[in-house]
Amino acid sequence: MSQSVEKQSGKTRIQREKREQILQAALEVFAAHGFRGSTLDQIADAAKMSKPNLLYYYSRKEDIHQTLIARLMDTWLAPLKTLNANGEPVEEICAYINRKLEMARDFPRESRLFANEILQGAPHIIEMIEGELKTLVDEKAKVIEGWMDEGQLNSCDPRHLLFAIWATTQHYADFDVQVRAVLGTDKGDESRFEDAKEFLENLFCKGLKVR
Amino acid sequence: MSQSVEKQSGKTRIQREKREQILQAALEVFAAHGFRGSTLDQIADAAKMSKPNLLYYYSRKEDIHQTLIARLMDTWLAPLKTLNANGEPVEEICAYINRKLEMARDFPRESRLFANEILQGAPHIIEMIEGELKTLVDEKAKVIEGWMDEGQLNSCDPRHLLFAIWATTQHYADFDVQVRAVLGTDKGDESRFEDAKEFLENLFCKGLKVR
DNA sequence: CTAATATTTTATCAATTGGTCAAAAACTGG
DNA sequence: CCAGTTTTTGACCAATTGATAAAATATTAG
Repeated sequence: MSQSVEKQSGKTRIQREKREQILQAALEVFAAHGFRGSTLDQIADAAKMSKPNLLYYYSRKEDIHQTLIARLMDTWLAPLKTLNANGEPVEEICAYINRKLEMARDFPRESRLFANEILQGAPHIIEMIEGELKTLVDEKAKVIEGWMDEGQLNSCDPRHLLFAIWATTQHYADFDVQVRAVLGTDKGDESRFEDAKEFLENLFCKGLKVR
Repeated sequence: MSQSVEKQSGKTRIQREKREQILQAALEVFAAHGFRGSTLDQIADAAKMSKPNLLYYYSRKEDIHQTLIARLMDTWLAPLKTLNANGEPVEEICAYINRKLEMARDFPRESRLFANEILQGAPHIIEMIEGELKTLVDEKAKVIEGWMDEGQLNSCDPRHLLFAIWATTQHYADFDVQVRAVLGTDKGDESRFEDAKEFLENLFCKGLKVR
């Protein structure tokens, strides 16, 4: 009778471990096939346990997905949140781009999970998109507009600027197969992120910097 | 006994019409849920016919998908193909961006179908990506590099430039839900593509133009 | 109109799906 | 070791899935 915490993720060590095992497996599968395209058998397989055993930890397929999405959204919004209104504008934006690019490199499955969700109309996160995300973007857009009004940045639509940053950075995770194919196998495997970093800094900062 | 053409899409008027009906419905469904996430019932429903009736025209689910993908790839590569080595560099690239943006606006379902396919590892089009697409990109990358060598463009990695163009333009189709949510409902529904056009021309051409 | 053909429907199938249940097995503290 | 609990398993289920067969209907050519 060791029910100290009820709602939280796990009371025993083994529960925490197995739940994490399942989440990792599910992340892989959902990122590759979307929610509807993924099966519990696939996830159970990837998690190296039987389907009923898996369902002992998460009693519904949607619960696993929800857990993953919820966990993702925290880390997803973090980089934009740290954009500092008091910092040097071009530096702040460059740092943001780099952070996003690092996320595409280090968490490609999370990026694809998110992409899948949005592609399919964001059924599970639409309120968060229209709520928390929109609020955050509105706030940061104002910061960027402020910089532009002060003449510290060339002016442009800050929301479309954010779209462009999201699109270009996440592209390296979401369209990974295509990126690899186009770049070919000759180049070192990880050099593409260094090249992308250089290219994107150049693209965004040359256009934004006052000259 | 009117078997003039065997392999081609349809001999009778009604067959051509119904097949087209099915493809349109399937495009909608596949774009929204991916291949594995889509069901024949959904497609049959959207095409307003019974499932067996649908299977009379396309005897397998994969056949429908293959047909859509094949048809898509033609139109998908077309814009890059028309990039003219003898044109004015910045103009050529700007025109390419606009063409891609128009495709995102006018064929969002095709864009999402493609995005879904790549996200899921491009199982059905990997050879074409590694073959035709790579060849085309190699060729055009050389053209762009040529312009840079001649001093007509600021130099940068042409392949990453193409990635950035693809990512930013397709973003407006693939992440439509998010774009709409972030921009809010106040603005006119179609103005976002005009704003995007202005923003992207600015972003890419300011950075590329020699100054 | 009629006969051949093309289309649609009805009924059905086996496989896969998300999910349940109770029993077995493994682990826990005492 | 033992009783109580947690974890795992195997046997199932109803619903959905992609697909088939054959009968019924519509269309078309002569």
